Parts: sequence; structure tokens; C-alpha cells
Amino acid sequence: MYNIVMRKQISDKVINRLTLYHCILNDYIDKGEEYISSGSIAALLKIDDSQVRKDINLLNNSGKSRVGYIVKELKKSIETTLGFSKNKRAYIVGAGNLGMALAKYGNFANYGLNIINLFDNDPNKIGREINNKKVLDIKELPVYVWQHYIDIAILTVPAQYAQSTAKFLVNAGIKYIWNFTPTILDVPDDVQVWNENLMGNFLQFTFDMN
Amino acid sequence: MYNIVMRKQISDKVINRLTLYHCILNDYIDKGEEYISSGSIAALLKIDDSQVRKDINLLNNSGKSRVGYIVKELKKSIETTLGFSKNKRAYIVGAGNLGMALAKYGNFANYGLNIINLFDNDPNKIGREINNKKVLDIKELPVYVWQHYIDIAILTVPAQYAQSTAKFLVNAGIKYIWNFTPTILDVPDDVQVWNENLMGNFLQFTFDMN
DNA sequence: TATAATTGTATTTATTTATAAAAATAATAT
DNA sequence: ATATTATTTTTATAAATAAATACAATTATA
Repeated sequence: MYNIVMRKQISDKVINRLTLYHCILNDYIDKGEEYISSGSIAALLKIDDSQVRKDINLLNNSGKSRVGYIVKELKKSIETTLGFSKNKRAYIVGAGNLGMALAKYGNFANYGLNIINLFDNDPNKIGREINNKKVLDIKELPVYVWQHYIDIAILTVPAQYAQSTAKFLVNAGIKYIWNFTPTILDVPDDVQVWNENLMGNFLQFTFDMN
Repeated sequence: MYNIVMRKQISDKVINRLTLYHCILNDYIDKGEEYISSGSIAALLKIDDSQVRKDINLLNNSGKSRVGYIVKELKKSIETTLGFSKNKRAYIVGAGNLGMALAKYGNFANYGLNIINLFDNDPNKIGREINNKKVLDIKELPVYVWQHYIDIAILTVPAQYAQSTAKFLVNAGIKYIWNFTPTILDVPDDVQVWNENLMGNFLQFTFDMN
């Protein structure tokens, strides 16, 4: 008899909701709550409670009738599924305001993301240190990528340099670009781009205003 | 005969894609291109071209066979539909790294968003000026909201103060909270929250790694 | 033991995306 | 000039996906 490991397929939407549940669970832990029900998660997110239960069923986690889910267990399940413990290493490319702010942001490590260095082409910025991370000359990036097995770049350069920088990153071997510029990058199919698109989100958010 | 204005219903997903098309159109204008086809938009975003055309049909804009859409017209249509020209005014609440970075971010005004002030409770920050925007004492916020008819707040306080600050904002009359904290806010039904949830997005982005 | 609250799941409904066919038109060839 | 071809939009239809509803099963509590 064979031991078949069935990795359930989890869609983007589900992953997104799981990350929101995770925020709620952190709050519950801070408040010292031991259990949480699908209904209370749903109420906070203004979604249907059956949705929450269906999502949770995709994790290998089960709840208890009339009680709910064990907060700590559920949190752990989400972290396992979403890969919090995978060690992910990244560079910030563009040490402007946003790049600096992200470098100072302490929360990344909790989610398995380690920022190793920043890169910029401005001599005034090169050599500075932010939150124990040195700003290096962008020219050196290809060598560093190769030496340190980095494949994630957080792109925070000004929009007009986004495409050319992306090309440079791809040539250097970067495979994942977390794109904070309001630009759609043209990259090969084996390179993944996540567009953060802040202003787009804002427009979506305020679409129904007035 | 009556003149019936039919405002087509536009879903969140469509709005989101429209904002991405808008980024692409900006690029095309920079490159001096006059026309763009649904196929080239689709290729950049790695989606289906019929999807692009359907989205564009929701705007009151039509293309030309064998040519495509007029870049400038299409851009304008998207801006009209998404409300770039609505004058939206907001406060940044929390003048930490991220709040400061957002205050320095020059791009907001292009999308109709005007940051009027920042607020914080740290005496070291109160009184400073960032990009011509003064940091004010959070205690004064309710009066300002009332005087300046502000109803959008950009929440960038540390996570542990997010819920209490949100409550304070709601009491002051804020109706839209753009939430950059990794927290799910519990607010009344008439208050809209948009969770930016950076780390969640990152996990989603890197879910398929390894 | 009855009751109320909660999970788990099957079914239905709604939404979103993809496919395919039809119409239009600029470019090309004759 | 005219007909042909290739490209692109437009519209219609089908397929896939996601969400909401409904309800049986379970269990703590009065």
C-alpha cells in the first residue's frame, strides 16, 4: 500500500482570507482567548461564516461543536500552511522613503522574511545603514545575488526606473519581484511579480465614495 | 422621452484590473504610443485578452478594429470612471516610518488624494513638517475632522494601538480607514476599512516557492 | 433530557473567466 | 480601383470558480 500525500489545492482568495484570519488570531491570543468560532471571525471580516469554516477545513484542523476552534492550534495551522517558517531572504532595491520604511519595518521576520541588504545607485545613500542592513551599490547586486542565493527583490525605485531595474534584476537571477512601483513590469514567464499597486487599491477602496 | 443614465455596476475585480491597465497606459504615453490593443495589455498582465475587452466595454469607450484603443482616450475613461478627479482629502494617523514615507510619496495627488496633515501622540514628532504637511497632536484630530470635513484616515500606528486608534477615529467622524496595520479592525457597519495587509500579500506571493 | 450554539458538508446560486463566432476595418495583393 | 487577407473589436455562449444557503450532526450547559 502506498502512502499518498494529498496536498490540497489552495486558491489565492483562500490564502488571502487565511492571512486575515491570522491577524485576528493574533489579537485573540493577546486578549488571552482560548477558543474562537467561525461566526466571530466572519463578523469581523463581514463575510459568511460557512466560508470561514470551508477555508479552515482546507488546513488539517478541526473544530469542536459548540466551542469553536482552538486559537493557538488554528494559528499554527495557518502558519504551517502559508509557510511562515520557510526562510525567505530578500533585497530591497531602491533606498528611498518607502524602501527605508520597509527596511525599518520590524514585522517581516515574524513572517519568515529576512531583508539582507538594500541597494541603490545614489552615492549619498550607499554605505548608510538602516536597521542593521547596509545600503550597497546596485552595481554589486549581481555578485551578491549569486553569492547569497537571494531570489526575492522588493522593488521600491521611482516609477521611471522600474522597468529597467527589473530587467537588471532578472538578468542577475532574481525570480520573485515584490513590486511597489505603479508600473506593470515586463518580465520572462519564469519570474513572478506581485504588484502592490497602492494607488490602485486606494481607488478601489474609495470607488463608492459620494 | 426620458434621459436615463445607466451607471453600470463595476465589480471590485474589474476596478482592480482597470487600475493595472492605467499603469500600462501611462507607460505607453511615456513611450509615445498612440494606440494599444487588448492583446498587448493582456500579455503584460498574463490574463485573457477577452477579459481586457470586456472590462473596457464597461467604460464608455470603444476601440477600432485592427487598430486597438486610443491610449489617451482610454486612460481618460479609466480616470473618469475610477474618480481620479474627485477631490479626496485624508489624514495620516501615525507619523512613524511608514506614515512618513507615505507623506513624502509624491504620487498621491495624481490620483486625487490630498494628504492634509499627519497626527501622532509622540511629542518629539508633533510640530515637525514632512513634505509641507504638519504633524499635529492626535488629541486635536476630532476638531480638525469637524473643521475640514475630512473623512479618510490612513492608519499607520503600531499594531497594538490599531484598534483603540480606530475607535477614536470613528468617534471623531472618520468614515474610511485605509489600514496599513496587520490588524482586523472592529468598526461600525457604516465605516469602510481597506486592509492593506502587506505581509499577507507577501505570503500569498511566495506561497508557491520551493 | 431538552436547548442552544457550533461545526461540517451538500446543494444552490452567483460571479468570474474562457471560448467561440460574428462584424468591422486597415493593410496587402492583384 | 477592387478584392482578399489578417487583425482586432464586439457580442454571445459555455465553463469554471467562488460564495451563500440550508441543514444534519455534535456537544456544552441549564
